[in-house]
Amino acid sequence: MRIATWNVNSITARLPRLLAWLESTGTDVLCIQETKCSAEQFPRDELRELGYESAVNATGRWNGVALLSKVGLEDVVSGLPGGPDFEGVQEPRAVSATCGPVRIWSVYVPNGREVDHEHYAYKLRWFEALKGAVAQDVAGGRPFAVLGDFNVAPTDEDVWDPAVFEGATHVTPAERAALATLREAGLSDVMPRPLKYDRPYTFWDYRALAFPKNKGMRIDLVYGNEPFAKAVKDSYVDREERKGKGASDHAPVVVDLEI
DNA sequence: ATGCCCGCCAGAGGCGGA
Repeated sequence: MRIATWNVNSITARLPRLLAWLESTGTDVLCIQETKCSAEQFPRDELRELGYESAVNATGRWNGVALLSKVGLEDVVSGLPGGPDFEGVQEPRAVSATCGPVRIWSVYVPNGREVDHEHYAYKLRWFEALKGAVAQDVAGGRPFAVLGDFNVAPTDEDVWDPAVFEGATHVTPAERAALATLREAGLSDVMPRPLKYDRPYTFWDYRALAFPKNKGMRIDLVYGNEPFAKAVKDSYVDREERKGKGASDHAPVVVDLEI
């Protein structure tokens, strides 16, 4: 069973690439972030033609998440139960479902913007709510995983140059502590293989030749409970998908399970 | 070559991304 997560940076702009990628990889379940579309605009019909059911939490031009599955899509929960508002709004940043033998979350954690910004405090509150919302499933015997754009580089090894990020979001002790809390609760970081170079970065800025220079970050993560982690046979970052015209600035992270 | 940002909404240019 092949599960993946991909921040597509607009599903409308990425649709031709998305459909081709799904076909070529044979992915069974895909967690999508930054759909940047309304629920009505989501391309359910095109995906259904490839055999995927869709669970969508999307409200317009910002954020938006989805789950695609060829192996069943049951007990869908849209949103983060107990999650914080931002500027009075529950943003579409989480959707979860049972896909065959596994329970899966697709999450788009708030960016944080600047350390002294209200968005950063919101990000930390969002992580706190996530920890509470997943606790039961983490502890259960069923394979369970949270996949998505966590907007945190877990260690200094997960950015191309830690000096560049001094004082910036994505690398602060508080953000990394939020990830550590998830691990202490029973989730482990499923580390993907890089297909090239030594680090499995998942994001490269569009600007300043970041991708050709491999100035990347590993911020798209797979956090699985013990039954999930035990079933993992392989995982890799599909950096090929970051190449060429019309690429997202994030690459998919693929996980193969023997389940 | 993987190559100097992209997508949204709007109908210009500002915002967000990280």
